[in-house]
Amino acid sequence: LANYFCYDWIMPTGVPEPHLSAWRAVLNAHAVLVDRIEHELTLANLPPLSWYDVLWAVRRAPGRRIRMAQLADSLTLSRGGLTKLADRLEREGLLRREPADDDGRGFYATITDKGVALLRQMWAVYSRVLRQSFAASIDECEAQVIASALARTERATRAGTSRRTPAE
Amino acid sequence: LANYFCYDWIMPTGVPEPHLSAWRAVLNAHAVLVDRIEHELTLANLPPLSWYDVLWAVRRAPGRRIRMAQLADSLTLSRGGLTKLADRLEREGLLRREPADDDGRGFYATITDKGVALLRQMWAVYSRVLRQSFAASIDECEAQVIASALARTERATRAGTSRRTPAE
DNA sequence: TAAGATTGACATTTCAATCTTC
DNA sequence: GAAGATTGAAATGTCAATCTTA
Repeated sequence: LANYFCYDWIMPTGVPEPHLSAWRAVLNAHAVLVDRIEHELTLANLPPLSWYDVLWAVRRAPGRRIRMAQLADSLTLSRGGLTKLADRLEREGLLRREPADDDGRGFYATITDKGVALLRQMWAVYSRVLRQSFAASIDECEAQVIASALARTERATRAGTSRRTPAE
Repeated sequence: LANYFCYDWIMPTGVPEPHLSAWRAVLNAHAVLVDRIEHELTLANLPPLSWYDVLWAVRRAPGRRIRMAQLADSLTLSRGGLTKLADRLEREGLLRREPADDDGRGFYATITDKGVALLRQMWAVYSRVLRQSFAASIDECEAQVIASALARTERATRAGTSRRTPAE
């Protein structure tokens, strides 16, 4: 259960206290919930979240297919890591890789019926945790604030990934 | 960049839409920010966040020392995993392990001066990302809502880890 | 017997090198 | 030469087994 605690009281850095508390809460809630979901999946004899992430990303892609490189970018995973994860999923008959018709170098990942069925089973467990732990402890107004504020942070962080602060 | 997307529109599960959006935002913001922090640490020739987490947990503990088991529990790490991580930190002179005076089985992890110095260097980089990406895109009111709501979720999830829903 | 900590076997991920196609 | 994908080596984490002490 992660504690990436910050410590402004040791070395002040100009990050306001409410933001430090908020970041700490994001880290802790994320760690606790992900642990809990993984735990419940294990109890139900289902694969880990990483499999869910891949299957879901393929399922929701237009045409239910997506290029390997794009898939890796949409997950927290390196190219090589995705190749091996896809190997395992393909071995289980959950995923297929098909050569791209328009680009001889590339491959499309597609999901099988068995993959879709597994996705439903996993989502049944996953969503139960969200209902009992997340939705049960947060009201709708708070949920809307969290959604809009953190989505803004995500965009700001992505946008700033390549640039540097001018005066530095 | 993680996308643990949910998909209520495929299989409704009673999780309200605002909460699904909020959870999605938590996952994405967490993934993007952690990636960004790790990236900046690498650019600065500093160790990964996992080292920061350990050093910080020891630094903030009363007496600047903490038992190995308690330390592992406070992080997202197994016992064995912590032992090996501590081996690396000790090898670099950042951490020490001392036999517990009150319990012959246990060990206290303590942080060295070199460890404290590294912690400051890492926090300088870490906090810069928080300032530029997190604090810059969220106002104080939102930060307070995020902090209180997600802390409530954390407590609810921890409390519910061992119990089951009665009617199930 | 149970708890704290470590170890070894194993699974997973990253990184750099490679191969193929654009 | 650059991009998409795979591969092997090395790093890191988990799990079960072990050892020591309570």
